[in-house]
Amino acid sequence: MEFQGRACGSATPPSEEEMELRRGPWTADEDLRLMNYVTAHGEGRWNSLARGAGLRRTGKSCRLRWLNYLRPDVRRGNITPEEQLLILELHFRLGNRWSKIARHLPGRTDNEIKNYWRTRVQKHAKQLRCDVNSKQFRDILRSIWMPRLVERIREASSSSAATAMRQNAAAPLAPTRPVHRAAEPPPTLDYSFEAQLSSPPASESVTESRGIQGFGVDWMQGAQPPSPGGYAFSGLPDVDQSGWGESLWSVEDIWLQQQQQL
DNA sequence: AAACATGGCAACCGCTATCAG
DNA sequence: TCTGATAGCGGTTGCCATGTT
Repeated sequence: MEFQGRACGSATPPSEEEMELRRGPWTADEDLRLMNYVTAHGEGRWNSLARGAGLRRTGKSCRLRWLNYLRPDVRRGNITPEEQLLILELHFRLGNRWSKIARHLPGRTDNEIKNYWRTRVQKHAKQLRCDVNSKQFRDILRSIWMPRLVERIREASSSSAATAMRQNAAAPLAPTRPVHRAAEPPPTLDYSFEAQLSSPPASESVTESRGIQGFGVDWMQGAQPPSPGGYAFSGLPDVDQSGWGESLWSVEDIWLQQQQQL
């Protein structure tokens, strides 16, 4: 399939060189060329890299493909509860600073985190008919979702430590071209969540911003999860293993609990 | 079975920051 | 200081798989 690219607003006709540039999905051959070239010559100078590798792509496109997909340490799909919690926590602090958030999640790209936020979190905000950045939704995340994720993490860590270790040993590399996403083996975490919280990248601490009063990692490191505003969780559906799970919180449940809390 | 709707995400765009010459 | 190239960022688009009617 030769993708012709998206509609361009430019009124000027493309140059001959631009006409030759490819857009759209990468082919296996292009991926291979890029990987081989980067392996041999290293990253950087993406425009000249694209030419040197014989790719009819912009340097930008090559860089993006490498960083988001081909990089050996990139991890894709199946955002774990630990990662979900970290994303929520970091978004509270940093807002839509996706690249900054991504630095705290090894192997995850800013693009993936951004997509996660937009497709999962914003969807739930929409279902609740509130703005994703509103205090109301933040309160729901803080008092309901996040404690629930903590609970889930604790359950998982206590019951399947051995399994996790086995999985970590077999952590897969990014596939060359996962046309069928469902066929991918589930990626696994190879790090400790709590270690991540307490050991952010040296260049930037997660404590750099304290925009949200009373919310931090501290409460997650206590012996018990915080009380979710007195809510009874027993009657609520369980977290789907694959992520948030559409059944995690029904709109009605959350709305009802919000009203009870007020 | 077909048509339609929706969700997920790869890849693009425009913009800004940084750096070298 | 200026300028062009490059890198990086956040927002948006549109393809494709899956679910629903």
